[in-house]
Amino acid sequence: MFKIDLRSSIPIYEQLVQQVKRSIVQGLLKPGDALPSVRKLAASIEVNPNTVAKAYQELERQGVIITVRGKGTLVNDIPKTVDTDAAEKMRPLITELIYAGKTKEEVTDIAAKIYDEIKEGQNNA
Amino acid sequence: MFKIDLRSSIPIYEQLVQQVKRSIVQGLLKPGDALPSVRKLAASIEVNPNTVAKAYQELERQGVIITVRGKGTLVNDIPKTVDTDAAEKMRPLITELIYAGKTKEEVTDIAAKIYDEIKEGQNNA
DNA sequence: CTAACTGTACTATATATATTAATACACTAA
DNA sequence: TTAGTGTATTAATATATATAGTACAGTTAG
Repeated sequence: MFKIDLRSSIPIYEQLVQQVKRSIVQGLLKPGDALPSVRKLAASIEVNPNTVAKAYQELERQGVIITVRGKGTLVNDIPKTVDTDAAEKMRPLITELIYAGKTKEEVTDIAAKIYDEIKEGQNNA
Repeated sequence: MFKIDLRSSIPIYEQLVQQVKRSIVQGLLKPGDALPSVRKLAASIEVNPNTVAKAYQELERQGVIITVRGKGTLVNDIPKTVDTDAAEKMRPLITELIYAGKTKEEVTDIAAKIYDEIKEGQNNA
């Protein structure tokens, strides 16, 4: 279900957080859907259950999922407004692109292209 | 010269790397300009000289600056092509923005706005 | 009730990274 | 020669990441 790169410098739990959100954005996971249990997911990607638990706790902290002890983990309703600092985190990356000689149009094209790529995997059921 | 947030989770040396690049992009630092010495900069922002040295070493590794033992550190010529993975790093951030309900136009507008803000501090001498 | 499944908590360990600290070395320029 | 460069080394500390094993608390199906 999720693809983890164990050699990446991005922590495993962080990769999981990103992929769950991406799956929701793409409609592969819908509000009310159950996520795999901590132990099952840990077994399938061959990491420690604690690592998966950490990812789920972070997702719950962000309000993305709801966990119920004894029952499982469900995708939460998508909030109307999300407090995100994603925009601010783009600043050093865009500085990089400018340094690399990209024009304003090229930068926005890159953003648009990535946007489309994310939406590409969308499930239009 | 540089503003460091000691409470940020971003490592000090990484903040320095970003700010040097930003200053170059804005024209505040030009090829051939000298950067403050490791010890002076360390004293002015009140961090260990080794931390500044690490930032300079990273910048040299990226080809942004040239260091000469005994002389100092100079801003390098801006290369024609820069190998950057900044675009790929934008992917999880744009996923965040989509999750937060941003449309494609809003995402590209954010990128454009940040681009302008970076250029705003430019020195058009 | 029992068994099997949920998430959670805790301790211990290992590794890597980040930072400080102090010292020493090699080179350059006044 | 002296004062200023960057660099290297070693040690110590703190934090983040991940594993491992165990145990606890709640839920659900038999």
